[in-house]
Amino acid sequence: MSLIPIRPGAQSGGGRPAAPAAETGRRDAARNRELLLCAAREIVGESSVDALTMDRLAQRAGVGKGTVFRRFGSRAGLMMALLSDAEAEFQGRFMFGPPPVGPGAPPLERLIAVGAARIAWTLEFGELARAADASAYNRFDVPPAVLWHRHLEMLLRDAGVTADPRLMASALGAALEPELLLHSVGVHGIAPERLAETWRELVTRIVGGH
Amino acid sequence: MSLIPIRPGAQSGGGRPAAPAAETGRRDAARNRELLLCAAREIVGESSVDALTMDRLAQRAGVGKGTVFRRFGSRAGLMMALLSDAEAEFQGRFMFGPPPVGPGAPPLERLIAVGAARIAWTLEFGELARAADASAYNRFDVPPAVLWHRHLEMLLRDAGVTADPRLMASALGAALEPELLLHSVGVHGIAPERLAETWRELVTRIVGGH
DNA sequence: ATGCTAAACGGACTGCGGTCCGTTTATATT
DNA sequence: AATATAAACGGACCGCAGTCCGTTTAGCAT
Repeated sequence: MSLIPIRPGAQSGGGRPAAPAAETGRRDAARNRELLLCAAREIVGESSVDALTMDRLAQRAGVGKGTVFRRFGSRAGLMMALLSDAEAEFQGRFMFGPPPVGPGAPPLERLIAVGAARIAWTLEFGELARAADASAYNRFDVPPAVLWHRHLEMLLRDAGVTADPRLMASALGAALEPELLLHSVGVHGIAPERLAETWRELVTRIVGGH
Repeated sequence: MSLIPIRPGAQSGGGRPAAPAAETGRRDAARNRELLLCAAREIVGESSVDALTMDRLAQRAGVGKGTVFRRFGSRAGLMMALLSDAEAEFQGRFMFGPPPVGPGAPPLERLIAVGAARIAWTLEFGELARAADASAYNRFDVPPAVLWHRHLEMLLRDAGVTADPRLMASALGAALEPELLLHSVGVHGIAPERLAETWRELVTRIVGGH
């Protein structure tokens, strides 16, 4: 179940139809949607995210290419759809899960914990996340990203950061972007623990704790 | 004059030739390089960065498409070449320019000032910078980016940040990435001064100043 | 001047994301 | 069951970045 409905085709820029998520509309549409997601997971599983081209996907699923774009709007939209479960699970953890990531722990502790969790999550699903981001201007305005930033903002407020917590959250959030994390680990071989440690240092200093 | 030689074709990934920057090699090559840069600036000036396609550029400059790619390696490489002057000027400012951006001021002041300068710079050349970034994994490993991060790292050290200043610099640098800044200003209408103010708050808290 | 060779050239070609539009079909209505 | 219609379908088509390879040429050696 999706806590925030992730509607892949909902990019503000382009396609009118705003692809319906599941249960609505015609039966064959829903069937094809599942067919496509399934085939997409197969391709990613067998090869890599890069190997997932829209043509190949259409062929594999036995549908026309137009159908793929009708369902998901764009390649990035498809990637978001593939991520949606993992994303929802992560959202659930920081919103309703057990402390220190979920509510119940002091704000600073939560910030530290949720950052570490985000790092781990990104390293697990990062390739998909990167492909989902790779799109356009609205990268930061997609529902899960908005929720995530709002959550950081709230934690900052709770921790007593009064100066423009919204922008502070953006700035801080930038330190956890998939691009950066994947690059640090993948190219420079930084250990994930060091990233988490740096994040701890960062937020600790920012909320003035210590 | 370029403080750090920016060699557009030097992406570690692909093209072997690593396009020679100016004065080396054959005369016609150099001439075509200038021809292309000139035509590129024309196109960008008349329309926009997005309107600068490699085909159009080749046609406009009256050379073959192969030549464009031989010179610049990729679209991103071309963008870097277009940025190179502005980039070098900015480098000069924070390395040798007058305080507080250049050397001479206390580290925290320099951090604050250089961040503000970077924000202004990005808002001026951001579209090019975005197009130059838009490439690959090595976005952070291109010479100007490396120099910039190293500089932040040095300032952090000078300011007494002892815990993993390298990663701290990456994290902080992420808050100044073109994507984020352009999005804040362009989509959400945040005033540049607020961005600079947030940066000030951020680094002040991090170096434990005040 | 002539010839040699490495380098530069140009444009046809590939694979990709994304669009368009004529055709088919699921479903509601009678 | 027959019909209507909005929706979904499929694949030809477009423009793009990037590659490949046969052809041309600049600059040097003789």
